[in-house]
Amino acid sequence: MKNRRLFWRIVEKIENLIDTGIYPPGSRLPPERELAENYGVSRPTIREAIIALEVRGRVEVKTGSGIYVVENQSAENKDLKISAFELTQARALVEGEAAALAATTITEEELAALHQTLVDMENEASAESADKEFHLIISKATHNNAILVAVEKLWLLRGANEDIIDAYKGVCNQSSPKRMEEHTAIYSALKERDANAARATMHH
Amino acid sequence: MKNRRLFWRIVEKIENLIDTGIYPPGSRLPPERELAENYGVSRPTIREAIIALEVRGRVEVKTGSGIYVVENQSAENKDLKISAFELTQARALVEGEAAALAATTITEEELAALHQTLVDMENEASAESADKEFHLIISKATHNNAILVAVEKLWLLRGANEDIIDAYKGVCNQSSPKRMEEHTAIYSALKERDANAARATMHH
DNA sequence: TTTTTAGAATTGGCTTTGCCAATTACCTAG
DNA sequence: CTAGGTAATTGGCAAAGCCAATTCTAAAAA
Repeated sequence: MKNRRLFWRIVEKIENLIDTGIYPPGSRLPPERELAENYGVSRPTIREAIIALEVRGRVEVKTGSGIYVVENQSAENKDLKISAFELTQARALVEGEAAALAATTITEEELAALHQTLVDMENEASAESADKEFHLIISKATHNNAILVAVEKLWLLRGANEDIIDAYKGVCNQSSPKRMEEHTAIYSALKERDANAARATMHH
Repeated sequence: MKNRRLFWRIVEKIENLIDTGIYPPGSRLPPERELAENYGVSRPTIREAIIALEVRGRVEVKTGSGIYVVENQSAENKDLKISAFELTQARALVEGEAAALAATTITEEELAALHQTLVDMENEASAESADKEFHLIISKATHNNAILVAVEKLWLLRGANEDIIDAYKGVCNQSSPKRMEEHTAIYSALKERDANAARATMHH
């Protein structure tokens, strides 16, 4: 945890102060000379830390003026808000196509692995990870890594927004038996190599 | 383009040398003192540039040993190789669905913007960017940011692998008139709000 | 000859000092 | 009260120097 290089420890401390709101967005940090004195290091070291923060997108340096905390903490998640509905719709479309393709490309081994996740899903504790595994196996079964990447990206998005997490938590835990049924239907369609049925069932 | 701060110009130059393979992955950069002399700047400035590169994940600094070009430019894109075929197939599926959805959600403004890209595409110089713009507008027209993210991810993948870049370069430049025809067909389908036609034409 | 080891050279880590340029604050003149 | 100019503030960059970790080299030991 404690980075060997001095400037990184400074980065850590300052970033912490930003996160805790002691240096709010848009505010100006103390001048380099003052920071140097505060942290008991030299000015070049402070400069290195500031540059690291700048590359990270946390602060912005204005010559002759000061160092400012950047307004936009996480552009990626803030620029485009994604609702639970949007994510569900996107997943239905993309994974629907993935399932349809997988129906023609899936191997026996992958079918067996898929069946295993259905078994795991019965268990309350591992249901969550089994669910993800289920969808990931299907994506892999397309034997198309680009599709796999796209599906994984959508799964990542799920964790990017707390609202989405909450929404999914609510849905998933309630309809456990119904969900099992749906997943089993998808599995059956893949087993039968029925692309259209796979797509349709994946659409929930 | 020319960054005001000195160290950023150094970053740019060194990063370029890494990209062009003059500093191959795993190799050691010249010592700081030598770099300082080569670029006619002081050592602290070189250090700042190296730190910026380090935060960017391009190099790794080993105390007392040297500065090394990091092996894994982006582990994500290296771990799973993606062929041009896979990417094309994935894009056809995902963007096909996006187009189908967009056919029901696209606004007049977006249709107009889409038409503008068709005009831009006539111009040899801006054909490349117009092409990307065309697909991005359609993704946005779904009014589903999750789909937009997925499509953008696939576009990013395109630049991740040199083989794919080459493959696309060859295809795109040759069939310029044919490509225009295809894009126009997609546009017409969207204009007619015909989801099935949009999907079919997007599949090329 | 091969291996070990100790010292020298290399290289990054950090400090100190100093000056310049851009920006900002302040104070005076109108 | 405003305008303009000057001084203080603040970041940008350079030079020189010392320390610590690493690596290289060559001498010493097996």
